Amino acid sequence: MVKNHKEIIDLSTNLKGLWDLLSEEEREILRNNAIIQHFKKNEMIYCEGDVPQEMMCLLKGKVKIFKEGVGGRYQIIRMIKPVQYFGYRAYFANEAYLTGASAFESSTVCLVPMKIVVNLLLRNNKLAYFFIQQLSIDLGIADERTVNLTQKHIRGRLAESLLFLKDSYGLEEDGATLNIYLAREDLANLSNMTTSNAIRTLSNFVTERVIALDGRRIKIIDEEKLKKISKLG
Amino acid sequence: MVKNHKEIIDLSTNLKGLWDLLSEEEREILRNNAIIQHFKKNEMIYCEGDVPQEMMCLLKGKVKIFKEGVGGRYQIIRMIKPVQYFGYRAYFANEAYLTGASAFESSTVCLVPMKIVVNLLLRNNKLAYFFIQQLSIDLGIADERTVNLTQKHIRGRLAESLLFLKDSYGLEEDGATLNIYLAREDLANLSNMTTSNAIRTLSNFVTERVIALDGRRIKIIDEEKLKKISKLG
DNA sequence: TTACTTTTGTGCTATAGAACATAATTATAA
DNA sequence: TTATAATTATGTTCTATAGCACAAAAGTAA
Repeated sequence: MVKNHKEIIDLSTNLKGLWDLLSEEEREILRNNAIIQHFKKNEMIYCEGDVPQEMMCLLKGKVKIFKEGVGGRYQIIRMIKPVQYFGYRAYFANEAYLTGASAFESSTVCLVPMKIVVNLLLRNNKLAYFFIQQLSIDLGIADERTVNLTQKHIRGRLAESLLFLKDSYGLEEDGATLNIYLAREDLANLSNMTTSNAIRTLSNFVTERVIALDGRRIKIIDEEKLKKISKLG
Repeated sequence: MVKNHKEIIDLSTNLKGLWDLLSEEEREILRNNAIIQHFKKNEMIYCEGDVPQEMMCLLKGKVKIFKEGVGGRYQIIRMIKPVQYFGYRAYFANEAYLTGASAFESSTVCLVPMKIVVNLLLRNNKLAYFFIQQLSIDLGIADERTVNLTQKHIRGRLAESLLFLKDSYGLEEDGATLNIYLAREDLANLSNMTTSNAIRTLSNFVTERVIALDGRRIKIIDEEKLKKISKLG
């Protein structure tokens, strides 16, 4: 993990959600201990097996959290958008990172030492509850995901990924194009399938007029149909 | 959910882990609000879609947490052993239950209203941190599980389930027989496969002298080999 | 006991999806 | 520019595993 150049950023406007829960004194602690780091596209933020030291908050860009599985296959576990916190689970569980994180595109991250975070939340119950809620939400998503990835067929899994990407990163001004451009391989890793099947299924969707493709731009044409495909597996 | 008869139980010896974190006053609150309930074998404790009201702590017995997937197939998400807490995630996340829970065998459960729990943890930071840790551990397990269930082959998945059951419920006096008897169907739901494949693979393991079977009793003969099968998928 | 249901075991078939090969296209670098 | 690498696309083969059928065994009830 390379330390990029530091930078002064107004944390109050950036650490959304969390900032409101803090006293002025606690905010000062954060200000003194948080650092900002930039990551280039595809740069690793942390690696599977690393000892967790900092909580991270994505301020700008897109980050993917992934895991290496059997035979060098990768599985994208979750995608992070601004402003979302990540990288804290392993520390709380007293474990090394079970996942890796890398910048999907050029990204800005705010890092706070976990020791500071734990000190704060042991004194501030609202902050503690904030983490309880985040973890609870993520655990629910993980449970859903397990069933979806294991029981749905390829079409259902891909449809679901597309809807997930829409919900996470939104659409462009045209109100149809996904606001994230990813390689077919990433789409495959997100949907638990091989790259060729992602490509094939994607072009089936084009034939069925559910989506339209222009390179890595994916335009959702018939969202209802996509939802139907996702539901019925 | 049927209310079984109440009962007086010494919570201090039973609510392990959590009890030590509380003040005498807080303990009194728990004593006044916790109730004990018995569940018969296969009885539902809560259902997918229910609105969560209580945190549960399994005092005796075994509980399975599961999810209905595509086409009526069930997936066992996790297994609970004494003394473990469950049923609180959905409330924290402000959601209806995403999973159902049922007694795997005759079980005793301690129930505490979630409102009480939240009140307590908003005043007691150690209690809050207890939940943060539990959720963090469970989220890690869920992430691991996703990759295992999606990427490993049947043999690897079944081997892993057997090892998981051994770690969770331990062995009998002979030091080899799993201390839980489950139907082939449950083993299948736990390992994400059909019942026939669970049966088949199980008897392959017998042929390979990795395990021995006697009805629902599973004796682990060669744990190292089982670990190897689990690792290599 | 008998009748009936559930669980377990086994063989056969069908198929979703992986694995592989190869070409076309698009980036990236020199 | 040309050369090289990465990504996308598509066709073919192969196999793990689901799905089904049916029999045997075990458990449950009348």
